[in-house]
Amino acid sequence: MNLTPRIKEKRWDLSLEEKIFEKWQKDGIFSFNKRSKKPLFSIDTPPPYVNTPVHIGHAYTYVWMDIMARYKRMQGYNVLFPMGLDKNGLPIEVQTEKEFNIRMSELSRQNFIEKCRSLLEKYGDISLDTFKKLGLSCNSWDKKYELGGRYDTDDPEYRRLTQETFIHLWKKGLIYEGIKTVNYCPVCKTAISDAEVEYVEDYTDLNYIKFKLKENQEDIVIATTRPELLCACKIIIFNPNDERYTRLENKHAIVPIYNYDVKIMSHPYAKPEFGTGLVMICSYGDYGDVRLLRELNIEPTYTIDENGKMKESAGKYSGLSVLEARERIIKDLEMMGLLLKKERIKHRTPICERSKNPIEFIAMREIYLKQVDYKDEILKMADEMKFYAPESKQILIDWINSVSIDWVISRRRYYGTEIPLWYCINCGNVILPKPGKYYQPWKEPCPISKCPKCNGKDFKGEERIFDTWFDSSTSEVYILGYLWDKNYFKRNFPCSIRPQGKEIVRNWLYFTLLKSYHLFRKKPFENVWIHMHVVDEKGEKMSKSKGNIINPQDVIKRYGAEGFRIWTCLEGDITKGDIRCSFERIEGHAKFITKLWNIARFVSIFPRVKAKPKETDKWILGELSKLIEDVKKSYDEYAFSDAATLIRDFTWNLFASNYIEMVKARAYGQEFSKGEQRAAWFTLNECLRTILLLFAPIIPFLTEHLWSTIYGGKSIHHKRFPKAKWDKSLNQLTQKVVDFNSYVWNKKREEGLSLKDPIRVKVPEELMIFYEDLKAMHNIID
RNA sequence: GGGCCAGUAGUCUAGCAUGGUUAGGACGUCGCUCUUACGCAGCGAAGGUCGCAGGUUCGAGUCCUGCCUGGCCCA
Repeated sequence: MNLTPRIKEKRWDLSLEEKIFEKWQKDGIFSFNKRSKKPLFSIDTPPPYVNTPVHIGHAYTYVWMDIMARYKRMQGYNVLFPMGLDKNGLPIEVQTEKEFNIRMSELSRQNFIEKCRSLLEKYGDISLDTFKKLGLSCNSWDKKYELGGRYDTDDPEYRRLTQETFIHLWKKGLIYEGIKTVNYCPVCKTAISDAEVEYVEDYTDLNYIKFKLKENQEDIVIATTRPELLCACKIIIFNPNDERYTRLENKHAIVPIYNYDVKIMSHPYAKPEFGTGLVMICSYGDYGDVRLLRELNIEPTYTIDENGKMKESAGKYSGLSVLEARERIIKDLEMMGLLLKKERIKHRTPICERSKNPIEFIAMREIYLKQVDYKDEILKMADEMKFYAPESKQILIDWINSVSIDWVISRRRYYGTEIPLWYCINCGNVILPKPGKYYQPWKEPCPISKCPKCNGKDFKGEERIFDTWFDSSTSEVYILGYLWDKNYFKRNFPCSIRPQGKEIVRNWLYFTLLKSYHLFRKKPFENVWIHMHVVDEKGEKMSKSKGNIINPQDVIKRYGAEGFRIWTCLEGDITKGDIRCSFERIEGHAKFITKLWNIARFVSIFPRVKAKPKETDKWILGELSKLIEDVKKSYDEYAFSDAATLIRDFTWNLFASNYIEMVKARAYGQEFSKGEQRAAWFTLNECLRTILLLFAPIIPFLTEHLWSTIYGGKSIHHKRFPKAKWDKSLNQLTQKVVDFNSYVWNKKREEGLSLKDPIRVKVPEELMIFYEDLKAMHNIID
């Protein structure tokens, strides 16, 4: 018998990862088979936005998605695991303006779009390279218009779907255009959704301005941060408990400069301690104004136009920017002796998430998708989906409950999916094209030649594009093949799982539910997996300005994909909280790779044979059965952290430290019969095979290499997940075995004996069934 | 200001739903060992007022209340 290990090297070679990945690609072992009889498990992976290369958080969460895909394959599913890249929207426009040092408005639309594309290509390639190095088992890395194909959200085919959903929603009467108060960013020159509004604290002047009471010419003083909105003052309020002003109830104040009068009333929104306690409500200075005037049902006067300039209603200030108007009006009030004082205060200002510029509230004609009327139905759908972790569901519910206006889906930008509409120049009739084609109305002729209403022949194409979430919220429809095979889509919708970050629950997840309800009256997902964030080792958010960003490529270079992958599992569960990332800890966890390697190297000395297990073998096989059951339970709940910890602890602490030591002599054939030796060989291999199978979803490169080197045959990633088939009755002895071995090791140490030296110890009665192995292991003398 | 989540040794984490001996494990640290898979090893040790303060209870990491800190979201 030639007892040399089939694994020769003493440790895992990182360069093998690339070779194994290439082989997977060559053999196409993860490619998607549409005709498979297996049940479908579909994963609606979040296309990362590629204005910059993917970061460590992407690397972490995509590894977890990959574990889902690999585990489900081992459970007998046909797994749809596509890779998509998100390329629509503002971030790339902003990035393009920065990198080329240009402004969107100075270039032709076509020219600007091409500049955006060139950047997207560059960053997209870097991102895909990182994902490949991580060993993701996506169905395809090449862009293909078929199930499992890699996709881009700015691709004509994807945009065709976005436009088709719009056409259907339009036909259902769910789309309307109307004048509404919108958040408007004067810098981005576009209406933005509530979701794109941020807040900053900054300093501003609180101006104390004299008004005259109409009834008796008495002076009252009102403090405001927005004096330029005096022309749009609608009402003045004070707190009902503020006794200074109860006498003013239902009286009227004359607005200075403009000399019209407004009503004074009490309202709890006014805070007595702010300014003088008297507050003017204008249309619109802030969200409070919007809310209050809506509540009181008062028609607004819009005083700011789309360029951030004052409109005619501002009188002599019309045409000025908001800030210019503010300065001028303050000067005028001062000259008229109406400005009592200025006070510097800290103020929360709503700003545009992209440009960081204060937003204004203006009237614009925008396109809306109805949502307010359907909140109950959407809540019901949310309730039908299973959430991991369950607490995350609350984020969605809270958001749905807070929705108060319909969704503005139009944007006045260039790099996005065009809204497919034309307008008859003669009569204004709206032309909605047929689905089936990707339309670019700003540069294409209208698909019909004559207006059905007035026979007019001239049309103007719509120039606006969709909110990017209008694209993204249809990803699950795209990946399930709606464009190419409606029957397949119908059979397999809803999608099995949506994995995504908690910060985009209110847009990506919510809008997907909304569109799914409108289009199909069905929940889009069976399961939703919500993750938190990867932060730096101090628990702080990673950001360019802090310089604490960890590049996943660096981590892979140092520890390999396998080191990184096992770290993602052993470090904790990202659905339960943020994960801290430190190189020291990745390095620590990566040591297990070497440990497993050497366990496999040892076992690979002995051939895989059939034999009847001895008592010690039965004991570890019982523990192995328990492990399989526990690990399956964890995998089923996407609790990969639990799964990895269980396998690791079994492998290191029970199997390697105790079982292997107990049977080493027997496996080498010292003072044991052939049958007993073969029993050890059998059990060692049985355990190793199971450990490799259990670990295959988490560390796919290492397990693939060990499996093929020792056992040959087809890829481990085409194997089924192991079944628990061994009797577990000896598991009750596990703690006693571990304690006894520990006791003997300790005793030898205390007595200054080497591990080989003989020792006189009493083996506990219940462990006597393992006596032969224990005796050989510790060199026990009677 | 409101909602949700988290807070357990230097670091990470299990336990909390169903309260019960000494709070389990890992990394790191320290000490020892030489053992025919592994020194990226083996064995062992030290290290905790379970965020703070009350309350319920014979008994609280676990249940209740309040507070503090951090994160995300909303206003």
